[in-house]
Amino acid sequence: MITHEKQVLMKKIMNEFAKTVELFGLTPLEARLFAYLYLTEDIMTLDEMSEALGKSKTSMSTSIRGLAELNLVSRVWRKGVRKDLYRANTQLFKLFITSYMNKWVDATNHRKEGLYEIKKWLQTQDKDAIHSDDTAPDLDEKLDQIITFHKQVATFFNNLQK
Amino acid sequence: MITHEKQVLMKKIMNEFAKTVELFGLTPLEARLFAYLYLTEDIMTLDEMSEALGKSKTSMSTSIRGLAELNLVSRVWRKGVRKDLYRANTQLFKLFITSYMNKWVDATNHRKEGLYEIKKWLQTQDKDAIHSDDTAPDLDEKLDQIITFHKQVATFFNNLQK
DNA sequence: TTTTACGTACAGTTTAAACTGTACAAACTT
DNA sequence: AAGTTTGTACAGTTTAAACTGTACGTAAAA
Repeated sequence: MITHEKQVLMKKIMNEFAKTVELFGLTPLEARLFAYLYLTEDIMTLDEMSEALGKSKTSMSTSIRGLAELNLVSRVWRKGVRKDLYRANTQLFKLFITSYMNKWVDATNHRKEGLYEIKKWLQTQDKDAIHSDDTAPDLDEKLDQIITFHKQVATFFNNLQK
Repeated sequence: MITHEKQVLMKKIMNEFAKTVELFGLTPLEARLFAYLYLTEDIMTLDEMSEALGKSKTSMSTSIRGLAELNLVSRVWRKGVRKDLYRANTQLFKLFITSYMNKWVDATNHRKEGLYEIKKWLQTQDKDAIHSDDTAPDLDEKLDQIITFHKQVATFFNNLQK
């Protein structure tokens, strides 16, 4: 039997925890859902989550998939049960840091590619048109600086995972 | 004299760079503004920025203040000039990492305080009401786990700055 | 003192993110 | 095979973030 006091407490912790989880780039609902699953330690169906958080089932579906994508929850199999079951994974620190670092590395590497594209395109262009004026900064050089920055960021976050 | 080709190139780099800058928690406009200032190396007034980016002066005012807050741009003084002048700071990596880490440390410490409040409140409550049921998880314990998590995150980001 | 120029507060608008509801395909049940 | 149940696609709505425009306080200029 769950007392009223316990529910109040539960809600307090969930809301506070969820705010931190949001910092890792999760939507408000994803964050609250994870916090809820983590706190209750329950293995739940979409319908139960929907009921528990008072949000639509569609939202539960997309949220839980987002969480699973980040490896923050796991799907659980039980014979005879047709519905999808999920539970929160427990090693908070490792999970969040890892998924977050991956996001950063992916994003910055992606941008770096874009910048290399520009650099390549630049080499096909008429140099005179771009370098002819000596007051404005040399964009070629600036581009290199920015690419270097991206490398640093990617490397930085990459190293953190160890 | 700035050629058309150079402007095109400029815009390409700016847009790509700005996307990365956004990752550090800046608004789209803040990001583009910084990228622009960084690329041109200009010292500009609000009106000039507004003109250059084609956005309102109000936006420039709030954006530049945001950037200054994060120490990504600096105000420049020139005798006889009444308007505010700003330029981008140049050591990209250091600047961005530092401001970002600070944000994280602040945010997580703040949440940690909130969680301690809950813990304190918990101790004033009737223990029986909360612990009476032995099937559901012990929230007291869960709370401690989450607080530990927050400490780890704060410590983690704090250590990165060195 | 009056006038002009500048930055920003604040209310309002636009744009993007988050969330919902219906409706449907796939899989299970009978 | 027909009837249920389940998860999700997709279009639509709501909510929040981003940005604009007017209007005003402050400070320099006349």
